[in-house]
Amino acid sequence: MFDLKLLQKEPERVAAMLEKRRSKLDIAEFTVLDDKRRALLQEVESLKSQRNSASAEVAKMKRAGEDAGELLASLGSLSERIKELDASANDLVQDINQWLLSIPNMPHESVPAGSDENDNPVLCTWGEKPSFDFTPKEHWELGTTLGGLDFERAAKLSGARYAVYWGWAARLERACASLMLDIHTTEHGYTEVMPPVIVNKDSMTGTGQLPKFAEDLFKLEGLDHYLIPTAEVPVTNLHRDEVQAEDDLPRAYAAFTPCFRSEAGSYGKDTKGLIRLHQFNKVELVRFTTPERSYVELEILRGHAEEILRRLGLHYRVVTLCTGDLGFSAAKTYDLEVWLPGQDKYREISSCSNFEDFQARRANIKFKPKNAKKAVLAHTLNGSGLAVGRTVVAIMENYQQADGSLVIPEALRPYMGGREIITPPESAA
RNA sequence: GGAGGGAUGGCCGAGUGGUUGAAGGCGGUGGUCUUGAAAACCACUGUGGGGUUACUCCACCGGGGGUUCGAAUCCCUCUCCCUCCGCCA
Repeated sequence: MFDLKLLQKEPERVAAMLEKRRSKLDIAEFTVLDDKRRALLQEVESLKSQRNSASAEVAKMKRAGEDAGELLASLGSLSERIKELDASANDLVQDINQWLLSIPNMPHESVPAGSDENDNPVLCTWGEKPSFDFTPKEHWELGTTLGGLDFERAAKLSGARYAVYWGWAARLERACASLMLDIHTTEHGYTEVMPPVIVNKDSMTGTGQLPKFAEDLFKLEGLDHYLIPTAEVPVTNLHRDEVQAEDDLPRAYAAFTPCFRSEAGSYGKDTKGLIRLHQFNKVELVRFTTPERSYVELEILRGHAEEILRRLGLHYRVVTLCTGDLGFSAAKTYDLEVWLPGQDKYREISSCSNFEDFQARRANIKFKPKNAKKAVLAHTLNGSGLAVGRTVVAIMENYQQADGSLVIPEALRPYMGGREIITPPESAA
């Protein structure tokens, strides 16, 4: 949720930001609504004040055994009037709330200006592109040939944009998730959490998916429940409507869950393979922190995600999302892009964001600073650590051999029963 | 699925329709006492919003509606939790 105070105090700054984000919201319209709301509020509150003191008078007279009939008679119409004004004030507040819910977060000052993903500057790279003395295959071809990926049967079961994993591929997905969770929980200090993957509307609103992005979600028929598009939703909402002690921050949670996305509007994009599915697995890292520390925490979080790629020996680069590419709720985002030789391009495998107090304001996530009287909004961050399906893609494309076999990265071998190589033909079906 | 019982501040827990924003306790903060600490005692201690912003007003007792001059308290409805029965991975 956008900060109402900031909007009232610095509408020009907000308007400039919206411009940069190519949003069509009209700040002038908001100002009119807000002024109206305040005028109405003052009127109705002064009427209520009158009513309250008159009611107190009635109570006093009754206790004294006096007849309050005359006073009572005069109060009926006052209450009627209050009821009417209250109703219209409520409508206005609703309107203004809808307004605030549809304003994207303010980018951090360090976020580069730009209009789309082509303007995202590369911050750094790690490793090198592997060299091949043959033309590397794309993962769907390799995976299908090796008997691990089955898109035809997935289409039969569910339709386009689903995958069936067989045998070694299923285990590889599981191995990746285990490696990630083990590193994050034992080395990076995260607490593992396994949340529901079906959540209610309040949770979706808390992290910013609703009300604006309903079409991206799978909604359960006849219910106000949704399949999560990322574990960010249930995990961030764990502390919704809670006040935490400062000593309990930062909190760090790691969750491995399936994620569900309708992918509305992505027709024709990445139609092959595991890159863009309606259902995929992800290890998500979520951190709750204080405003002072949140940008330090963002770097820490990014480091945790990067560490997985390093352990797997996968070449990647880090880009900073520019203002035009930044997500709705984020103040700053780094994308980790892994090198995919089969596709000859870098692909996003993790997105690490600081939301500052944007989600915290929506979800009412607070903490009480030491020696402070009042609780204040916490800052929330999250990042993929990593997208598991895409990690499998990266391993397949980077570790393929000329003979069509696949070498298992060393870090994963303990999770693969010691297996070092996958060779064709090996079909479970 | 059937039958009952609940939901009150950071937590626990009182609350006959009329100075109840809400007793009491715990926790927290400050203070007295102490060489220090503990104990004891004293004081303070919810959130959001409006204004003429060292003050004052309004709202909030799970959510939403209603009755009333006045609702934590009465009525309706929804959600969630608990107990018992049935079913079940």
